[in-house]
Amino acid sequence: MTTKKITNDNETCPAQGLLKLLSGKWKPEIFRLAVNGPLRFSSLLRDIEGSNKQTISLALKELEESGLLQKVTIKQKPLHIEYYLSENGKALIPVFKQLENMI
Amino acid sequence: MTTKKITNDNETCPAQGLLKLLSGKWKPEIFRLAVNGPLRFSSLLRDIEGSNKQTISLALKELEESGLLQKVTIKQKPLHIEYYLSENGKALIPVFKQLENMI
DNA sequence: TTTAGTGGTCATAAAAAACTGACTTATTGT
DNA sequence: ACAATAAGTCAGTTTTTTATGACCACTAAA
Repeated sequence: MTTKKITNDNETCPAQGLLKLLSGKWKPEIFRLAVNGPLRFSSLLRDIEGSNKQTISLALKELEESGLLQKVTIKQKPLHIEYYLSENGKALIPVFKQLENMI
Repeated sequence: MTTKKITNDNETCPAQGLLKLLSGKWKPEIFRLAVNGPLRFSSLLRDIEGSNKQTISLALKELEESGLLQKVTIKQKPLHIEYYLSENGKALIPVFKQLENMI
């Protein structure tokens, strides 16, 4: 009767991983904004009061790495980079909506 | 054309509040375990490897304060305290399940 | 009255996350 | 060649979370 111990590594809680992707000071906010259209670094920085370059930059990178956002570089006049919701990201929208409706 | 700024206080992202309730090292795990039945402090401490009194204690308190868990004191032999999912907590189960199925 | 079990708290230390300001790279326009 | 704009990075500091170990309260049995 060896009860399997719960650890941080074996990740017994399947929701934990996904929750982790959205944990971080501005990630839920960034995700929500991304639902309404592509995002740009400088706009986020402007619109989210109290945010800072470092944190927004890291959040965008992590959201991209986790596959929720997609980064698109547009070689234009002063160089544009846009972040779109990926397919995986879009799949999360209904869950997100459900969370919103819970309050 | 005064664009409303997004701040931490005005909480423009409705999902953020709820996500916050489940953010913290062992909260998703504790919630998941609570779905399967009442929890006890010492059992959690035993079963969750790498956890510690302080963190479990705080997590339970915060989950209770946020209304997801309900604390029940049973004045028995060596004193028992159980944590049950509250009605609000139960309402969260489907969202949680959806999160689990996304992986 | 000492001991054991359960359920914690408290002060402090260590680790992780977020903030700050200076600096960097890339591109186009002058 | 130089300035302007966008999108960052980097080193260092502050703040927030977690972890550790000592200690406390309650109950009941020996």
